[in-house]
Amino acid sequence: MSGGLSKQRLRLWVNLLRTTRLIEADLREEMRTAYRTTLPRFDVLSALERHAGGLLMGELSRHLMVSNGNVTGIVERLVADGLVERLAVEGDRRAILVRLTQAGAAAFAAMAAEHEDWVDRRLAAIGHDEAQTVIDTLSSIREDRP
Amino acid sequence: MSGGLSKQRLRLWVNLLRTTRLIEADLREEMRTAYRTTLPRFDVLSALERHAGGLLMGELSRHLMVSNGNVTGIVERLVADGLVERLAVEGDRRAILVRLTQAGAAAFAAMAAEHEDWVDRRLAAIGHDEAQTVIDTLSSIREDRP
DNA sequence: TTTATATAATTTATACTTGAAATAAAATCC
DNA sequence: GGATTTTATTTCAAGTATAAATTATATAAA
Repeated sequence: MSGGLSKQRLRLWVNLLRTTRLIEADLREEMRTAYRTTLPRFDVLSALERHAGGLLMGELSRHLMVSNGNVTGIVERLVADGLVERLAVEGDRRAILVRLTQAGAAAFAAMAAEHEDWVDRRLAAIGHDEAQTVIDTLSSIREDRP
Repeated sequence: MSGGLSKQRLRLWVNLLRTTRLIEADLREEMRTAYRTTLPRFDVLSALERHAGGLLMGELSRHLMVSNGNVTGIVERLVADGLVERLAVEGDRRAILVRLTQAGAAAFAAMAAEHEDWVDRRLAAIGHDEAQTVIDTLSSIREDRP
């Protein structure tokens, strides 16, 4: 029980949570009104865009840090909308490879640029070095894990 | 389009999101295994604990930054478990005051101390001043809002 | 080979979450 | 006073999320 330090860390956690939620709410609203889509769907497209060869369901789930079953549902809806396709994996009939379709890649490209703009505006108060300081601290939190 | 700065801010946002999700997942797991409860329920109890006189549903919803209908459901389950009670408000028959029961206050007290401990351990890599720096940056993000 | 164990994904049950619409009560206007 | 508008909350439908159970396949060991 390290007195004030423990309370200070709690304050940091509350700030982290409140700020993230606030920005998330803003981005969700932008996504909804501008593109009639949601943040989880954008996140899936974004992960697939960074992996042109596609990702297994499990890899996708780990990348996004959400549960396995969750990804099943989101991908299902993206497939129904023609933005994503499922492919059999040569040599492992359990696995399923998920990949952007052309339509999905195009839809994502349109959204991604504006998404970066929204974030840029939302974090307009922060300069490069200040951002880096926070990034470093957050990284050290993530890495400090048994 | 401010070149590298925009990309840096995007990096900051991604770091914020990943770190928050990671810590949230840890806390959820602790809550689940140690107290058979969830983070949203804990959050409601926590808000009510800070307001001994109780909160209106709408105030609760604003405090937690979640939608109105969401709070209805969570409070419903907390009431069913006897941790929270709903009271009529003198002079306004639309409003409903939500308050911790004795059982709710006791349950929360037991959880809160350990919750602080979990957070303390999870952020063990961070010192007081480093935490303060990040808190200040996050605050300036939240305050920079039209 | 048979058996056992591990892995990939889906299904199920339950809970959380939102945004919009509905309900009801209060406040304001004319 | 009665009509209109605002406010407080709930209800609803759809989507997101988890954990646990299940299915199907792959790999290792005996």
